[in-house]
Amino acid sequence: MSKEITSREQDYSQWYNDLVLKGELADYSAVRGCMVIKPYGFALWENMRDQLDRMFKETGHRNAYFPLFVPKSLFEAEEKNAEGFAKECAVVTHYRLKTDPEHKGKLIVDPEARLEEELVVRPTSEAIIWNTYKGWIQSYRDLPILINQWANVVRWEMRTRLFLRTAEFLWQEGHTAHATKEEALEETRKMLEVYATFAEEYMALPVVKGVKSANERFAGAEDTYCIEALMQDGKALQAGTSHFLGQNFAKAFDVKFADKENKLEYVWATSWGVSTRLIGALVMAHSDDSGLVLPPKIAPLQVVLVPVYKGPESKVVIDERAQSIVKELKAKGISVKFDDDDSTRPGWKFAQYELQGVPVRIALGLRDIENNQAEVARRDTKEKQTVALDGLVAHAAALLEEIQEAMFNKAKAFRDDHITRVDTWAEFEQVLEEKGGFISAHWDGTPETEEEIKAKTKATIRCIPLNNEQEEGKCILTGKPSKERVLFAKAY
RNA sequence: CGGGAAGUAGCGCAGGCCGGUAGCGCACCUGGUUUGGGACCAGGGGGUCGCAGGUUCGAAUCCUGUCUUCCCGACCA
Repeated sequence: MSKEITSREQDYSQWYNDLVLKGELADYSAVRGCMVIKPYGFALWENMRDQLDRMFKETGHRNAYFPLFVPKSLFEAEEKNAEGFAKECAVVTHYRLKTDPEHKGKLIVDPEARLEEELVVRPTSEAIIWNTYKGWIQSYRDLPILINQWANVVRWEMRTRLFLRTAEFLWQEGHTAHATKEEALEETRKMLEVYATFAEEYMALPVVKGVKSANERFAGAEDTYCIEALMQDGKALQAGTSHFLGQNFAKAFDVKFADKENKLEYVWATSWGVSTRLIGALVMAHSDDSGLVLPPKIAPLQVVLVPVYKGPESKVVIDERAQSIVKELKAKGISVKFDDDDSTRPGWKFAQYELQGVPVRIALGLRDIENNQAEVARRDTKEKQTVALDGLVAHAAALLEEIQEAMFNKAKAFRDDHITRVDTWAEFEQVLEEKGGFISAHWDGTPETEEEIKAKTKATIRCIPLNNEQEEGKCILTGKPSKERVLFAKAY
């Protein structure tokens, strides 16, 4: 069959591509670096999005929408931010096409329709949003502003990979404005917590919360907080970021407010985001050589019910029993599909739903009904067991919870096992080469040393963990004094 | 953007060097038999050979350009 999946051992990159394509999450498109998210993949994103959206609303945020285009003059206002993104911006220069006088039926850009000011397709929306906030903020009574938007952004990447790095991607970006530094810092950390909770409780993805080094900081931020996850190949993946922007954007866009003493102050800002990249993280953290393994809380389909027919008269009996099981499962809020398609046989369906990572599969045949039972298989461990029909729905519900927890525990055990404390350079190189994962090591705190380590090994500082243990030590590379360990890794 | 590879039916590939009516497996359609881990028999449909030029009586095949994808690097979330 053409649904064979390359094993992780054979070719990890190809394994990942196979899962995304054959698991029907996404497809390539006619546009360089851009992908089509297919219905199954989009359903996964919708589940993630809906949960995050609830969490944003619970923490007081509201959704809004800002334009896709940013006038170049606005884009360049915050210098560091503009510089940071300049190399990967798509730019609109014209507003009209016309028929090509030389080639009938072809279109050309109308040279007379050049825009007076070029429009940058947003790689992120700070510029257009802070230009807008300027008009919304006069006094401390207007603060805080807590806004999120669900949008697409474009970053013209040299090399793209499905979900992990595409030229266009979907994300959410929160942009908040505050009267005090403390409040903005609190917001930055609060949203990091939201991300960490979401990753761990819903995606079953253990993360390290931390702060970025200067080299890895968001362009235009004072501090970038992040959650870092570990993939099965030992590479780290930044799963979400929350930025404390200080007054940088307020100064760039001249956004001031009158405080209670009627003194004019610049506004304090944060921004935070996660993207469809999380889907890539999900795939690489949990899946196996048979296909996707999805956590029940965000799986598009939690349970699939596969009938095993034997002759046409059995269909009536099995379907009736199956429909009542489906009804009961739905009543419990469990998403379920009864796959009574008679053009494929059970074995084919089993393989297909394994490939697509459906957490629980129930097989129901005449033999089962006679014995008042069903076969229940869990995707994460592939274990099968026979369960009495009377307790089937309760069993399935409990099993979903158990799978969610088991997936997290498994990923966490792997992650914890791949944080290696290292005190010599030789060991550093060896662990990086042979074991991978995070390396906890001392660093002298300078960007130069980080650069040099990156040039030598490709490893970067993923983060300085929050609540990091303070410990005297010597920099792994330079031997200079250090007060704490940081986490190094090769990263996506 | 540099180095390598690829693009022929929905998927996986052969054909290409040496130009002459486009093939195989799976999938698909019809009918039948089936159904507890990717079923079987019979019949059938489907392709401007990525796209655009050029050479030629004739191009999937030769030449030029271009687009898309993969792998490795540089850059980056």
